[in-house]
Amino acid sequence: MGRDDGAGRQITVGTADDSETPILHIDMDAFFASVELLTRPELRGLPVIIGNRDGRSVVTSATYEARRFGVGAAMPVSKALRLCPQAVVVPPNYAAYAHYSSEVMRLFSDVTPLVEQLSIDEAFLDVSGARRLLGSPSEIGSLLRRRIEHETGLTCSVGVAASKFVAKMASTRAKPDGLLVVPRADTLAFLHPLPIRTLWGVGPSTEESLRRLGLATIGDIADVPIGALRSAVGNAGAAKLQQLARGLDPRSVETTRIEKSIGHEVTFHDDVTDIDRLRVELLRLADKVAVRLRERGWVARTIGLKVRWSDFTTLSRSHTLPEATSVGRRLHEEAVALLEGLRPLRPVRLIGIRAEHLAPVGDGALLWDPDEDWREAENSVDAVRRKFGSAALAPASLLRESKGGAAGPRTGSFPDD
DNA sequence: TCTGGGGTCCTGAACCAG
DNA sequence: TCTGCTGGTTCAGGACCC
Repeated sequence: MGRDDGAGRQITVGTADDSETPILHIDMDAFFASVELLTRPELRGLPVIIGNRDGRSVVTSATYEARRFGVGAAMPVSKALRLCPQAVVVPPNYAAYAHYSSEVMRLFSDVTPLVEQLSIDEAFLDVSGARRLLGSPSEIGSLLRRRIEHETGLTCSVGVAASKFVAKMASTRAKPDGLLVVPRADTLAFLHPLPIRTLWGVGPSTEESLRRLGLATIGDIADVPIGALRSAVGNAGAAKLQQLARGLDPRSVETTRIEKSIGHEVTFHDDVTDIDRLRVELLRLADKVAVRLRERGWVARTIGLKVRWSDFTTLSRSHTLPEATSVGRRLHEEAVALLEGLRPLRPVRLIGIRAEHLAPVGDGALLWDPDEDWREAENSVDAVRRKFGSAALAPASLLRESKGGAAGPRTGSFPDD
């Protein structure tokens, strides 16, 4: 297992038994911020925040120098700057992050085909089959850490355990730039002293409910009668939490993921009350969702609308269609109808569209297709965009909108594409 | 203080059909 | 015909994750 390195960080001691721990969880350290430091080495050692100074941006990543001031992810940039006024704010560059992400994932797949990418900067690996060639799981973890640093200049943290969940807990404890092995026999000794908030699936709300039951550690969750847990987090949640707390996680590393929904949303720089402006924004979002549906060969049966009023209360409305679609105009019409059902309209902070209940295109072909004309038009637009880029064509009302100077939202932290 | 954007999963109510 | 039960689906919302 590990010991404390004096700075509060767990590091593995040499003799940990990794004979029954084939699962690696690898998590890049302060990924976005670290990528920025590669191109701007003069920022090394400084508190750096990835985000935007203006508008309603939040922190998407921060260097450990900034974190020492209490800066954390998802914190409003304005608050982060109050905590750490000397921080350097760098706008995000997602293309660069995607590039380094694919480099890192490529290194993973050199080691094993069993790679499950969880997000842009982390993955699970099952290295059972790589042992003969590359060594024990912890040796493979060390090898990958060296390769990643050598080939990209980035550091990562690795958790090695018998299951995905424990490997992920271990990589978190190993941060930054560490490796922690939790031998199968030590799983409960590792988990049980940890606070409940560190358990996967326990956020602020669940933590509060569990604390009201007098639970403070993962060990407490493992021991409490399931009935008490159900009253706090429901049937499914209780079973899941107690399984994890007892070190039970039978999930294998899955190399393919099936999308359940595709959506886009936008937060306005200033709250919007003009229904026409909202209709135009919905058209923009519907177009983006529809393009992604068609790129992936999906059609959606359910259209969801999300609206956040200026006081941050959030509503969702959805409608299931008789026939699935990937036509932007259909998504737009449904979203506008859902929006018009929200009366009285209050100042809107955020608006979004989500396509749900996805199915491969062609499942249940239509005898009569009411959207045939739009479908053909949008397929033609896709072809033009493939040839000349995504900015080459847009719905006419969006072009009129830009020309008229009443452009869409200034989203602050996340510029369009 | 003032809260992004992309997702997943779960719950409970309402409704419908057998 | 009415009522109760059960299971499936839809819808709205909450919580969580990165």
